[in-house]
Amino acid sequence: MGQIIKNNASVKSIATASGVSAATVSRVLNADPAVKESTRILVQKNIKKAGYSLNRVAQRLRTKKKTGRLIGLLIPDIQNPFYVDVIRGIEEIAYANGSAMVIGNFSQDEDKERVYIDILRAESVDGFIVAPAHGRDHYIEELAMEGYPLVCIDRGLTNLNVDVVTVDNQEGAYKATEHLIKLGHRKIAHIHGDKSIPTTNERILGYKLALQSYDIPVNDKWIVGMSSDFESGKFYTRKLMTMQDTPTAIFTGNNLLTLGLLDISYQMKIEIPKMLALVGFDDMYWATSLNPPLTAIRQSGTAIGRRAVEMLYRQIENPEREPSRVILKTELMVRKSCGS
Amino acid sequence: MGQIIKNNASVKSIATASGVSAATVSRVLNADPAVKESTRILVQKNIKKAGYSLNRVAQRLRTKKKTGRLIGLLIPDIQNPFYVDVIRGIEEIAYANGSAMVIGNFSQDEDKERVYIDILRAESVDGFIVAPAHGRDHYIEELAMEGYPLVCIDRGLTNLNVDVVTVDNQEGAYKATEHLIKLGHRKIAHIHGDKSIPTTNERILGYKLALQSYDIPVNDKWIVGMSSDFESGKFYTRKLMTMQDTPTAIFTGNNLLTLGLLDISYQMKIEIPKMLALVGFDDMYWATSLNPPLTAIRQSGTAIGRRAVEMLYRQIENPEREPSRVILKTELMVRKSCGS
DNA sequence: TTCGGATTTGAAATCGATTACAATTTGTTT
DNA sequence: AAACAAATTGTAATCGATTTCAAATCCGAA
Repeated sequence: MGQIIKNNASVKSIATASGVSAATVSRVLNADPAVKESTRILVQKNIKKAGYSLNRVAQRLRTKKKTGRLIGLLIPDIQNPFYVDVIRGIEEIAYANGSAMVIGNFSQDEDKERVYIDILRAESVDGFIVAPAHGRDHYIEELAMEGYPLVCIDRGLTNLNVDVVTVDNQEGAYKATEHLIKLGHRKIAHIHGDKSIPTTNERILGYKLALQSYDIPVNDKWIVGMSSDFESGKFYTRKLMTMQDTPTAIFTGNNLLTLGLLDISYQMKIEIPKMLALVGFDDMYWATSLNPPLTAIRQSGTAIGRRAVEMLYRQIENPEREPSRVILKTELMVRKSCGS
Repeated sequence: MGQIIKNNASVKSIATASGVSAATVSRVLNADPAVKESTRILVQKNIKKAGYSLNRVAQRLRTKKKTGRLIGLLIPDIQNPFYVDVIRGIEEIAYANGSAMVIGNFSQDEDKERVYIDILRAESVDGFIVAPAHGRDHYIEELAMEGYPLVCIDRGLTNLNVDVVTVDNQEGAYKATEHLIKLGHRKIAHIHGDKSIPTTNERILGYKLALQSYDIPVNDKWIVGMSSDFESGKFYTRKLMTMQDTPTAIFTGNNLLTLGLLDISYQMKIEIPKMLALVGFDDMYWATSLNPPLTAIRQSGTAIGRRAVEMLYRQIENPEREPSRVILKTELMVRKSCGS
């Protein structure tokens, strides 16, 4: 107990056990075709026998070119179910390729984001998947300009052409709003998130466009919001529902805002959808567990995540490729919270 | 564009720039008191000037003793909000100490768990925080016996004395059941999770004990469950509520089961709490957004996570310490889903 | 049998830090 | 001023893999 029984197998030990040089063992490990069949088999046998497993740290130190075995993730808020889905999607593909991921959760705090970038860099991650704090994030721009493999998710960079995976936020917001309009609502409010986040503005735009398309005047009093969290959802719901002129429907800008709304609506005894119709941006796998089941704009976090890693791998393999922008579609999940 | 502008500062370059040896620079980096004040200042100036930042990969390769800078996490299910809270708690303390974390989400799949252990090992993480797939997880036992720093969360190991942070599951389940009993229920069912997970059995036991304390016969027909997920919650809720003799209250064994129940209860038009009282194990920060707000046994994932990292650090500092077992209390959050 | 090219293999440097040990400098004491 | 201890610093090996370049081996053709 307590003593260290280290597995001491190394390239060198395998080499001597096999009567070859370390170089040859390394070649076998990397499936170099220049190795003679018979020695390859011999070495592989010894690798198995010794229970050897490669030391990724040594490998990463030595190897210049990125291998994609360690992926750095920069996530604005791990408590947000959407990002959990993203992480899940990334993990799925990463695992299938033998990659591990280091996660930095920066809580939409730019300083923390920087610290994490420095840390992940110091860990020599092979590439980054980032949801930038905002569109002109200088630290992340630097990363990209250095040629560090990088894929942005959810949000892009304003000044730089990088690989991006997002969703058509504007269209999603449009569909949400349009759905409410078609149900007969004209007094539709929008609770939006942090305006420094690009998606927020795209969603606001989609909301406005929908109203305009149907000749409904945009009422600025009904466009409210500050930050993208639960508390903000509560605060602005209360604010909206205590106005003299209350809306009959609300489109919430993300899942946390939606949940905040739900909390307050219960407290205020506002029945949904009878007294207030609701469509939220972001779906959750348990959205049907809400009462009534939530009508929502679904953006598949897992799909975004999967796509992002794939792009990262491609970028690592071929650094010269032009950056591309993948825009996934959203889907309106009609359930009960809007009176369907 | 595309070219690699690497920041080439290294211990050696700082050394030559400062006119000292690499050893001295390393000493400054590690705050070795043996360095003369004046040279320390000089070196630090050059470090700043060159924008140098330490390469953790090289450091980890060279250094025998664990530094705690890279923590490996093995999580059974990242989609489960409870584990997200745990991760958040870990991250909070880890970040404050400049540590990064590598996450392996093994989906309660033992093979996947093994693969991740191998990967994290190959990455030479300084320690593990693990929620073992089950109590006699051989691979994790090995880790512990090798003296690898390790803290178990949520679940311990049956055969081995290791650092553990859990919650008093039995007591929690007891409180949940007792609450329902005190509200007048006698027909109380329990939907439990995967029985290979120790916590599941502790919670079943607590449930039974509560019934027995109040002289209510335990009805095995009302103790149902298979796995710990959403679908299982749906399946067994339907099963319970279509029996000839349906329960008037259900205690669900975890949050996913609770959400599954909620989904089906809406579908079956079972009003909560009027027709069915509900208390769930696991609270969520958005439990008040459910309609009605969920009465739940709260176990603080963040507290567990925080405590776990702290124990890991302690273990790394002092490997000889006897393992200890921390059992946190649960709290009954009385809200509306049980008729309060 | 010998030569030239293709196949295989090995020696040694390298990635960037740490550290044991030795060497040097400094300061104190007689 | 000599002698010795304490305070600083440097040299060189090391962690475990990869990679360049050269050396050794093999093969068929002349």
